[in-house]
Amino acid sequence: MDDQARIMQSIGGVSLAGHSVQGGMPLPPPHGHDGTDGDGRKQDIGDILHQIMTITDQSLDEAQAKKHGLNCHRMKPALFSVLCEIKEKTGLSIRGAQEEDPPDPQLMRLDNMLLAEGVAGPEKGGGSAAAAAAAAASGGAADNSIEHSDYRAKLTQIRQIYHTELEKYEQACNEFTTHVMNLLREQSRTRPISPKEIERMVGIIHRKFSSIQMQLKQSTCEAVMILRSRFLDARRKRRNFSKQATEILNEYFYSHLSNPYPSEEAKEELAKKCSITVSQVSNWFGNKRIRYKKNIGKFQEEANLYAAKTAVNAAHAAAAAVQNSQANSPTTPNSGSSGSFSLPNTGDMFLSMQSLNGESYQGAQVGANVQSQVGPPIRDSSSDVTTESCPCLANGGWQGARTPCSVISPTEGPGSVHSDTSN
DNA sequence: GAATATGATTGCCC
DNA sequence: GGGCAATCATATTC
Repeated sequence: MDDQARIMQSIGGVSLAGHSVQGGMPLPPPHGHDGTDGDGRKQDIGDILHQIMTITDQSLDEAQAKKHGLNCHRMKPALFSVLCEIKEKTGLSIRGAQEEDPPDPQLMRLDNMLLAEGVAGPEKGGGSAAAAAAAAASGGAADNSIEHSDYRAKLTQIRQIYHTELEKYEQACNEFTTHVMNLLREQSRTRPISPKEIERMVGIIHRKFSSIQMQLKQSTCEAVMILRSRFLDARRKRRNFSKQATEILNEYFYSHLSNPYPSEEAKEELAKKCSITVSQVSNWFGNKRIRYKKNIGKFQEEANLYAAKTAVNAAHAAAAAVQNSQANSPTTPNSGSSGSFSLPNTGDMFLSMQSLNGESYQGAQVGANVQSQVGPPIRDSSSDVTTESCPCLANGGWQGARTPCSVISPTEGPGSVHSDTSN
């Protein structure tokens, strides 16, 4: 049985007989019939239904005209009433479908992420958390700010695109909703449409559009993730430390050659001085120790150079201290200075003591100064040098190599032992 | 463009 | 968790 026949049956058998009045209005007598003729009435209704069923096959103008004709048709109120009745019967199935969907967890995740990244929600300097976290993990302050601003600029771009698209979608959604509501309102003249139905239709439209919005949010999240990974990758890029930073680190390393293991405080101090992070200082010392140990000969020249520097600095400091003590106090001063570093250590103290003992600095003696720290004189400063030349390295490392190697200071007795970190 | 230097990462050990 | 050793990846030098 097709729809038309079903409606016909419904109208003929169920409803029309009892609905001569619609909404209190008396039905006008059927056109061309006396109103008591059942066959004529059926024919009339069949005619209306036929027109309704074929209305979509016609052109817009024709359909418009036909619609107007139907609206003015004498049987229209009766038909409307029947449709109301049918609707009443089918209403239950609609009601069942009206339950609200629970919030989509994926959508919530996307919303949260966009909010956290500063893409959605109020502007807050876009992804400052991510940028700051990455910045904290990196060293070079100047370069950071460049990359940081670059990251933020790109994030702002994403944010703008996202908001523009979102607005477009919302506008399109509103326009479409208005359009559909107008259509429904117009249709409500010929068929019963409850406000709830309109509401439901609006809900369906909104759901459709929100699924499109979800795609937009997903794409935006992906873009942010890509940007972020690129930003972090850029940070992974190796950049040489500044000459000054390397100088400072080398100075510390060679002046503590006997025990090149800076304490936490020393690392922090060095990091501050070199404008790098503590972990970079740790990396640097780790690399330096290994590379030095692997090829002492190669580093000998460098060691001499820094030892000379340290010696000169220490000599200056010691001379100043002596002068000071002679001028100010008859007692031996406890000079806090131990070379160019204000760090708490005495690693290079004996260099200054050597200077104090009258060993004037000469280029040729510098090597000996270094060796005096690391062990007996090295036969040759080239490839001939092995770890055997350094007692601290003789047993496979400074420490063998977990605990700091103790150094017998020339200023102390053979039995006295001190570690760089102990001070 | 190859060789070398160097900062970072990873896996393991203690 | 700190350090070592190997390795990677990039920068610099020649």
